[in-house]
Amino acid sequence: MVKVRFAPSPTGFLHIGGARTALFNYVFAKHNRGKFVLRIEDTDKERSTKESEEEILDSLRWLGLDWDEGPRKSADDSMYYQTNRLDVYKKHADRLLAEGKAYRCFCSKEELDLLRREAEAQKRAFKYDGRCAAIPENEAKKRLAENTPYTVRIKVPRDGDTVIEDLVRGRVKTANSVLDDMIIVRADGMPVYNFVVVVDDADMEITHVIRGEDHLSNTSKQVHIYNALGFTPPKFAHIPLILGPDRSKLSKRHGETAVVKYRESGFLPEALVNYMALLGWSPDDEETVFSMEEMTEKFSIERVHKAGAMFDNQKLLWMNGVYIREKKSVKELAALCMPFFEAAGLKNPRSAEYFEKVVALQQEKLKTLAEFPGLSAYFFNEDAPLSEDAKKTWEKNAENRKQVIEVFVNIMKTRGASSAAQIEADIKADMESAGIKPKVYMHVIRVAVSGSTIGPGLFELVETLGAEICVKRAEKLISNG
RNA sequence: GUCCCCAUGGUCAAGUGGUUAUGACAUCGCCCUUUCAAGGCGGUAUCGGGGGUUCAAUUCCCCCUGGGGACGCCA
Repeated sequence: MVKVRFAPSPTGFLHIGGARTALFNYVFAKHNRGKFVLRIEDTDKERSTKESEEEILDSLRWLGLDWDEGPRKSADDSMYYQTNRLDVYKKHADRLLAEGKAYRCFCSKEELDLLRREAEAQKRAFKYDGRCAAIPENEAKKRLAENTPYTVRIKVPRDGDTVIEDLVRGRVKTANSVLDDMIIVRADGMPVYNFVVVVDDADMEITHVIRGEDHLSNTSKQVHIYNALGFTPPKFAHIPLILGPDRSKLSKRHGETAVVKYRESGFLPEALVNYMALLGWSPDDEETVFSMEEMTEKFSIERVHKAGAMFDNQKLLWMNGVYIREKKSVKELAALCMPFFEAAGLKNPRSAEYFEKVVALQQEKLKTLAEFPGLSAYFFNEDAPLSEDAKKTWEKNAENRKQVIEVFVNIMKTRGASSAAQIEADIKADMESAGIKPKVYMHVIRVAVSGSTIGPGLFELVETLGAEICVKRAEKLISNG
């Protein structure tokens, strides 16, 4: 059975790159009726936090990337945290040591830094020379007895090539001569990523490792760990990176890349998922708007693109608008808008139905949920002060505005604002007899009742606001000159 | 610097040994229209360069160039 995993380290937020990797893993697993495992790689004690773990889990849930195995999925989920498996890693490390496939390295950080700087000065690639492998056994024992700190390094063959058959990239060959004996256990006894990832993937029987291309050069190193441990490597698929506007790997310096930030900015998870799907993958038809279920059906690694993809906010914005417009339930959309409405400090003095009516009126205009309060404030506030554009419109119609308002107010007072159709009929009739053109009165009324030049259809706008508030705003405006 | 990966419009992608090189976003124009959107129609715009292979290369091979990634007791 296909089994894949997403293995974030809880040292920060779930960012777009990680989310996209999780998405590809998820749909690959679902497509193959396999399992999607979540594993927390917390071997970096310094930077791992519980808060960031919670946030990662939240982000994944929000995106709809629920995991089959992992944290919160069973009574005992300790095996999905690497810090709970230290004894397992130690056992394997000791075994490698005993078998002579690894050795203790007594070089201090300082010494290594020095070597690294020397290499840099000579413009060569730093490569650990394996000097500690040559330490005689009794000498090593002596240092051990003296409690000299040491790391454990794995022996990597000096000759030959390491070949990876990558599902996305094909055959990737690396000369072993460029590899060095890497550290698998730190001086404090904590194993390092390259080691634990191999042990865990093997233990969990992961069949396919789908991860970012930034791991490609690590992979040949990991292959040697698999070999030393006697494990069969899984299949690898290195997916292209997501790039910032400068075409370098998307990171914090490109601005907000955390999934939660997109949520807070009013994006819908289905829009974000759909957009991310298109970054490095395409369906075999020309569809661009599709659900996760459709993606699951169609997904295959063969159709993963090789080149990195720049993250295009404009397209995401467009896609988000598509999903907002597709919402069939106004109630649902209203509930989604509400947090943004409240965050903007607005209050709804009327009924829930009124709120929903406004949402329905704005639905087609929204690119993000966060735009809702800005576009809709005049529906909820007592006053509707004129925007700059509205002032211009008001001034431009200085000649006719007084008359327009009189006619309009008269209609409101005598016949009310019961329905958009009725309002339209009344206004058209009366304005025509007053000899005022639609282009004139439409704009003047809109500005007077909403303070804005943009908004829903005028008659729906008036109907929704109601006669009372329209009259109040119009009279106040005209009395102010 | 060394190693690895990559290269189709501004962006994301499709594509084939012979095509008017396709779609989406963006952009421009027109239409619709009471505003803004949405929608409709149309336009501009792409195979990085050089060598091969071939009757024929955007497609296959090599080189160059360009971009990216990795070179941690981070993951």
